[in-house]
Amino acid sequence: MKVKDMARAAGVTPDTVRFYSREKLLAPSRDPANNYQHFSSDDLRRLRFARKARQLGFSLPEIRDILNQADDEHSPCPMVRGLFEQRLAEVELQINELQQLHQRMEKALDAWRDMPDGTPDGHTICRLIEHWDQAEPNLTEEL
Amino acid sequence: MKVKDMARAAGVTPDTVRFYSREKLLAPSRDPANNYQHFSSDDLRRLRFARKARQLGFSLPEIRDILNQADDEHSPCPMVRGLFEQRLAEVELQINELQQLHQRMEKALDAWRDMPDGTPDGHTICRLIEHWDQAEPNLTEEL
DNA sequence: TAAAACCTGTTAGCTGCTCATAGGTCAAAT
DNA sequence: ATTTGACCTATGAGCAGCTAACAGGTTTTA
Repeated sequence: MKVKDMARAAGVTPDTVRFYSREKLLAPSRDPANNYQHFSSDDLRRLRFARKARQLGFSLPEIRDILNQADDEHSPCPMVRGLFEQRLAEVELQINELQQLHQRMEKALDAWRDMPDGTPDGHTICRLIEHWDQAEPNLTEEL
Repeated sequence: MKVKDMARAAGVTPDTVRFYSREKLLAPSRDPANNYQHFSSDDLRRLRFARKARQLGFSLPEIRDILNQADDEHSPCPMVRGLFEQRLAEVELQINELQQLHQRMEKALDAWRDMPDGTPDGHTICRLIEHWDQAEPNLTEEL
């Protein structure tokens, strides 16, 4: 298989395939005549695996580690279980943060509903946003 | 005010202040002698406004547009209301996607609970992830 | 035989900072 | 008066994961 066949078989763009080769997630053989990449069915499995892992939120370095471990004839599964649980916690955290943001946004919309628009007057740019009072997450309190 | 004063007054790092100047969100005057930036209280208001808008999820180009409109003595508020509603929809979409991912991950964990780890055998890298079957979001269906 | 479709490698762009470099300036302490 | 330290400047690289653009070589199709 050449690049474009791989791409179609895995549902990605050829650029992504080439990118993964550059990043050492794929290590295809090369045609000595023209330096074209030749991908085996094993390479395709690796690519499909990588894409599924990406959907689960694994990073490329993580995926590379998993793949390398599998190449060493070790089962990467225990590692995957660990990473997966980490990842699950991250997803939960992210959901919480977004839900808090969502709540704050709805509260702001409520508060804005009967605020007049007003013209910027040197003291205020847009009350809608200036009215938004929220501590900075990281830097503020330690100063 | 010089850079560090601004930074402290707005609860950001000096690098962020300089970055915002480079990005034309702030346009301080310059001391002709040494080219130092001098920030007015108006600049501080702009910076604080920008930070609040960032917390609400506005992008830097959006904030620049809002600020410029306010400088032209137009009320940016109607624009802000529009952008804000767009942004709210995006946040909701993102929450939904994450919740779906979360559900799928929990289901996968369940399914994996009684799967043996196994060693990669040339056909399978890690059944845990290969077992994960999920259509690609964007490209797959059109091919 | 010529055009279309592929391949190669390298580079830059996206977002919003953050950090590092190399050098200039200003305050206070010696 | 000078040296230290804290500040300032501009510029470029780095992060993640692609995507796209470029210039050129090869293979396939008409």
